Amino acid sequence: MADGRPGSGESLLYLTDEQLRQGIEAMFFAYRGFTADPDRILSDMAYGRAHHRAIHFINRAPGTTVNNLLNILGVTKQSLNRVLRTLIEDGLVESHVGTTDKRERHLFLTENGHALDQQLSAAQRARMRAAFRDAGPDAVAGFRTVLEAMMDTEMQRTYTRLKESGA
Amino acid sequence: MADGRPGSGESLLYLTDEQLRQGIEAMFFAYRGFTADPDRILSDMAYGRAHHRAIHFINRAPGTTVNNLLNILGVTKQSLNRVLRTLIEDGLVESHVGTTDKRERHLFLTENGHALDQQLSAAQRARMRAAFRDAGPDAVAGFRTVLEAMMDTEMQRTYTRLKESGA
DNA sequence: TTGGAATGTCAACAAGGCTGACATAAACTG
DNA sequence: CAGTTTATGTCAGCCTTGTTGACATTCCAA
Repeated sequence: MADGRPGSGESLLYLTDEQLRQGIEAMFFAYRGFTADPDRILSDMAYGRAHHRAIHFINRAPGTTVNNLLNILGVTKQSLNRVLRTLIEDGLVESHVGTTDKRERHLFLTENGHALDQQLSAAQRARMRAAFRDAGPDAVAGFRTVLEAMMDTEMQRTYTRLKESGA
Repeated sequence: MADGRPGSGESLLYLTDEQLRQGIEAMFFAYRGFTADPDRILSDMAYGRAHHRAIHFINRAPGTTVNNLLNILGVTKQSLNRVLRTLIEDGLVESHVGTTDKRERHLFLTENGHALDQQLSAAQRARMRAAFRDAGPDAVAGFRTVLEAMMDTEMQRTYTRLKESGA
C-alpha cells in the first residue's frame, strides 16, 4: 500500500498499473467462483450457463419480450432462441403471443421453471451471502459502486431499471 | 434500503435476497464491460478471449510451465494446447524446454507477444482505472475484499501468490 | 394498400469448452 | 536396471453458445 511514490497524492496511489492488474485478476478469479456453483448444478442436466441467464432474467422481469431479453443478455436473437426453444420444450418457460402486438412473445416461468431458478439462485446467493458477510457492509457498498462504474453506460441503465423494479 | 424488517440488526440488513440478487446482476453486467474492450480488439485478429487469458498470465508469470498455467486458467490441457499452439506458430509465445526438468516447457512472451499484451492490457486497465477513479479509494478496497471472498479457496491462494510476486 | 420496420424462427458455421485414448520423454523408485 | 509416474502433446469427436444469412409474420405509416 504505502508504496513510496513520492509526490503522488493519496487519490492516485491506488491507480498504479500493478494495482489495476490485480483488479483485473480479481475479477477473473472471482467470476469463476461466481459461476462455479450453478455450473455444477446445470452440468447434471442438459443445460448450460446461457439457460441460467435466461431463466434468471425471465424470473426477474416476468412477461418480458424476447427483444427486451435480448438487450439484457447482449447476445443475438438466434442464440437466445435456441436456448428458449429448449426451455419451452422442457416446460420451464411459457411463451404467450402479445395481445396488443401479436409479433411479440411474452415470457414467463412455469412452476418447474421457478423451481429450477430457485435451485440455481439459492446456490449463487449462498456464495454471495458468504462473501458479503466476510467482507462487511462497507466493503459491499464499495463492491457495488465499482462494479456499477465498470459497466457500459447502457448496461448501467438496464441494471438500475431492474434494481428499481425489484426493490 | 430501509426495508423495514424490524428486529434485523444492521449487520444483516444488506443480506436480503433482493440485495443478493442485485449483487449477482452487478457481477454479470460488470463482467460484460470488463471483457468488452479486449474482445473488440481480439475480434479483429483471429484470436479470442482464451488467447487473451493465456497471454495475460504468461506475461504475469514469465517462464511458467504449461501445467502451472493449466491450474491458473482452470481448463483442460487440450483446450489450452490449441490456444498455445496458435500463439507459438504466430510468434507471440516461445516455449523452452526446462533445464533442470526437461519434461517441462517454460513459456515466455516474444516481443510481439508483449506488444499485444500491452494493447489488450491498456484497454482493460483504462476501464478499470476509470471505474476506480469514479468509485474512490474506499470503494476500491471494498471491491477487492468482496471479490477475494467470492473466489474458491484454491483460487484465493493462486491470486495471492500472483499478487505478491508482482508487487 | 403497400412497403418498410419490427419480431421471431430455421439453418449452417466457428470458437472454445469437454472427454477419452494414446505417444513420448524424462524423472523417480524399488 | 525395470517398471511406474509425471509432464506434455496430439488426435478424434462431442457439446454449448456465440455468429451470419435467409425467411415468415405482423404492424404501421405513407
